[in-house]
Amino acid sequence: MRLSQRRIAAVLKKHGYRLTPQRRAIIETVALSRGHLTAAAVYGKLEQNHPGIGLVTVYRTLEIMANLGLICRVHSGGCNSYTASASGHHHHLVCGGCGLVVDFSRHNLAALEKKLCRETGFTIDGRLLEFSGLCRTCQAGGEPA
Amino acid sequence: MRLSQRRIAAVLKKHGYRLTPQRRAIIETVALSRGHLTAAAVYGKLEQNHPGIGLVTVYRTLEIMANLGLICRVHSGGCNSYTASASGHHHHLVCGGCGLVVDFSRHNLAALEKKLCRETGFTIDGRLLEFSGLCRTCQAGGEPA
DNA sequence: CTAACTGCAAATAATTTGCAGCCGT
DNA sequence: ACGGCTGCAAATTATTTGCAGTTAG
Repeated sequence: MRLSQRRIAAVLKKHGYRLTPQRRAIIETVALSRGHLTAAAVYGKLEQNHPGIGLVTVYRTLEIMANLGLICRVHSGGCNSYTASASGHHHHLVCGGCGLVVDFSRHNLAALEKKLCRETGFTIDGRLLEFSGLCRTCQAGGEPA
Repeated sequence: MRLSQRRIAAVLKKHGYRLTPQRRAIIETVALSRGHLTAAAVYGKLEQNHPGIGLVTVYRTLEIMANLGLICRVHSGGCNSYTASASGHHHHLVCGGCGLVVDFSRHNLAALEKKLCRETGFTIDGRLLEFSGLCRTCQAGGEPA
């Protein structure tokens, strides 16, 4: 099992959140899934064993769990903000202050990628690497653009 | 200049797309921006110098340019699919076939990160690394889940 | 010329918010 | 008990599609 429901429940309680049947069900669904799920997907799965739970509750619970670091957002597909780039560049440093994007595609990840393929048996055809933080200007207290 | 408008125009033409005034304006906006922009943001900027261009046209043009590799999608913030994870894990291998997510957070990127900080002056507080491809099962022709 | 492109309006999809009642602790 | 939680409905936001008129090549 990837991440025990028990542990998730414990962390929620520790942070003062209540353990409701709805949350238990959502936790169960997410914890038992090996893939990634949208809120709608979780909602869909719940209808089988735990009908009656609102989609809104799913949104709210996932949000909480993500904030607590119990689950992670997955970004493959469907994110829609753009930056100018020379072709083939896919690695960015994004400034959370002004939105400045610095490309560092020249640093390659071939070695890591190869290792992963060997270890997992995946074939890799897409990579997405972004670090976020603050550029020099914003560190100095500059107004976000 | 990051990516010349001239080159973007050339690539579009090469692929059989027409160069309309609207597209020129959108290209100009994106090429001259140092940060990342949503379709709405591009639309907003256009209103200053090129009013009358529809938001829909912006969406369509950005889509085309992204497909041609002239611009890249940026994912920081606002992407909403989740996967179960132990806390602190942020690196995934995502299967495009079945959605299987494999964590590889134990491979650290500290060296790359440090190098980037030194070279760019950024402070880094968030990292997002995902490779996508096909897991073993899906390579073998298994039905996507 | 004519197929591609554009803008509008409307349709969809995704997410958030207001609120009255419920329920875990 | 009471403050957080839930579900509904509605509001908002984001994105896509249908279509008739326009235009680049």
